Amino acid sequence: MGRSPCCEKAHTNKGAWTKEEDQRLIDYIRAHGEGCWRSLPKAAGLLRCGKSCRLRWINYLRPDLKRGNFTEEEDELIIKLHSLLGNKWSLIAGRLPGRTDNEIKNYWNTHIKRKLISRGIDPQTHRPLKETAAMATATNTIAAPTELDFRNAPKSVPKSNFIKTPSSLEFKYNEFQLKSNADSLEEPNCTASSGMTTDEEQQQLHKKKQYDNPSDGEELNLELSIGISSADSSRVSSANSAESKPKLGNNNFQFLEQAMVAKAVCLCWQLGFQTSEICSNCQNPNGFYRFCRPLDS
DNA sequence: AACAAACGCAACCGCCCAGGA
DNA sequence: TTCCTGGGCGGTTGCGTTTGT
Repeated sequence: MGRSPCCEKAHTNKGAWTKEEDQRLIDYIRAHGEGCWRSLPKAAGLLRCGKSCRLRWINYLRPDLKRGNFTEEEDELIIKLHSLLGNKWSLIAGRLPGRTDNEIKNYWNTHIKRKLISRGIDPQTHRPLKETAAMATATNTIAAPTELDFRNAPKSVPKSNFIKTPSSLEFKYNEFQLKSNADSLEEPNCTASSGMTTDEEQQQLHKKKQYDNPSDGEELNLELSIGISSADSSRVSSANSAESKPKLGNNNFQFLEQAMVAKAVCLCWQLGFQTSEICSNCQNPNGFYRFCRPLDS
């Protein structure tokens, strides 16, 4: 049995909202607040799907929305957040007051992608385009790495860069780990052995400089809150150890993903201040992780 | 001025997940 | 434990607007 539709589509309007519809929705929410979206359309006298009302309110009618162009600061913040969070538009939107996930998503697709490409940066990986292209060639992009690849991976590629996907037993590169490694600002002699170009070395050194001296250049207060509850944090550490020995069920995979996010966010971890645990310095009392700097900075 | 192509954004779609019965 | 529902999310579509020829 399929699930019932969220509303009776035969009797709902679709497409652009009229001013009258907007006003009805605004009036209703002013009077009753945001509540059950399913019953709202009928109660408000709207021939719309509840989801449509929710979208219209959240993306367009909410009074706290900031309209108008994105500022340069917002651009850079979005780029940085995207490099940490990927296409988690709602999380990114949570860091930009007055902006909606839909707005940011559209802006990303229409402006920022191009901006990054023009800078020679891959908008998905946030790595130099030539590096991404080289990696795509090396991994043959289409075929996912196999267990054989896992076994035969060169020493320079940590085994922890491979994880087992939960849906199949294919091995695939752990992008988060790769990114984390790239951003982990290893010793310069390590980068030399990885065949990195001078430009790339300089970029990493520049990154390292930024992390070492946050006041040097733009400084961002990335008080990120990412949902790893304290209840799960113990499992995060077990997920850490699981990395060195990939053997993951669905739940463990989730925890590993969360651990990766925490690590990506936890600068202390990236900088090697912590060996196997996510540092407590990056964890809020409520168990959420935030982007932080090492204690002594 | 007319047309086509490109662009930008609001809105929709379908899936996922948490919570309650 | 299972099923159902509502809310939320990311990806995609469609259409109005802008730009180029």
